[in-house]
Amino acid sequence: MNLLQNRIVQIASLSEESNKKFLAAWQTWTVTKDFFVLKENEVSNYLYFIEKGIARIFYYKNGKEITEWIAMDNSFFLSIISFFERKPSYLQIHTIEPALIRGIHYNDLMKLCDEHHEIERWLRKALTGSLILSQYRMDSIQFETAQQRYEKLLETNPSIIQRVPLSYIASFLGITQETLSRIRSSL
Amino acid sequence: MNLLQNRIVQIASLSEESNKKFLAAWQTWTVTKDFFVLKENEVSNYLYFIEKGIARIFYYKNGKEITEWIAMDNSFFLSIISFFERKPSYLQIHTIEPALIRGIHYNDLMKLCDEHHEIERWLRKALTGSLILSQYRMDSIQFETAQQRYEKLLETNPSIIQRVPLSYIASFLGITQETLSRIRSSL
DNA sequence: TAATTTTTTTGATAATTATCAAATGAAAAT
DNA sequence: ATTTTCATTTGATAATTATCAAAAAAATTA
Repeated sequence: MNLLQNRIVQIASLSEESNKKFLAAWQTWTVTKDFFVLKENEVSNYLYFIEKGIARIFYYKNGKEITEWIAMDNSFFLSIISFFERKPSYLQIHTIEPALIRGIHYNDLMKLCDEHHEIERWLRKALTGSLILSQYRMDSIQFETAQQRYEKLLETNPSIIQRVPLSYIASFLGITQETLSRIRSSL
Repeated sequence: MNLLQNRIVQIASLSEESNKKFLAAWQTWTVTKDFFVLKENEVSNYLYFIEKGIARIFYYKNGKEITEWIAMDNSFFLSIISFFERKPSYLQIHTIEPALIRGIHYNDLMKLCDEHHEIERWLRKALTGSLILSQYRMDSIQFETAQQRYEKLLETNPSIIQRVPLSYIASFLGITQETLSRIRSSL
């Protein structure tokens, strides 16, 4: 059972040849907790996939740490702007659990996209999915109360509460940890 | 001078053949003010480009009208979810000025993507750009005050104030029109 | 286990924005 | 030009969440 393979074909099926070449381009890292997958001001060279563990994508805004995304459970993650625009990342990525991470280098992905129309299509579909997610998230941030956002998170991802510190979850939801603590105690 | 052509090659250059075929697939509508480009519950069949005039993308949330986007000045717009997932749109699109709109049908775009790797790549790059924009907008909604968001809008798009009613701008910024009115009078 | 550090909770207050209601101003229609 | 309609502003109040400070609880280390 190859978890990455499964998720890849969920986005778009590939011919045997493309699939083989695509998979072969991914490397694997087994890392400890608190490992920095991406440091500030580095150009992000990889599109990542997390097979096991949790990675947190965060940045500093007015001296405060903002958690932009929490990646777990066989999902892709990346620093979109740095990866695609090839510029230093204001985002950082670090693990908050020991993790098994896979990654494909920008150059390899671009080469595969050039050589295999199917892989280009795969990436196009993956980006379409991200964009749709991003729309829903924007709507949620703009029009739902903190409590609604928290309850939704609990529904879609109950294990996150056990595995991720409150302060990160609060920041990801766009509220302070004090507010999240109060929401919790009121439920 | 072809405005659509210009914007297309800004996203990614195309060979002469692809370019010709791509351009030929776009149709043109000349519409009055208050024309519904897309009505609720229709499946959105077109990726649009506005050459002249203004279109507003909006939806209803708890009985209230929310302006999600204001398209003007040679930009692309679409109902992302409906167009790509082929399902009825909760978004509506209508013009708030007489407009010259161009559009390419979903089937034609997909066919061109299949037949021309270059056009697939073009779409992938266009989506990458949208996703980056979407990230910046999310950050802005989550961490800037209403006043900061308004001032930024004034900077990047000063003419919007003259051409778009306050209530739409307010909704687009994620605030009520009363709040925007007060921000305005305080500047 | 006790001491230390980190995380979470609680309390008081302030800032921002929403909501509801009404008044004013501007544009369109008769 | 007057009426009607629509858009914007102003006022008073309420809701939500942030901020700052401190206490309590939990986890880690000695």
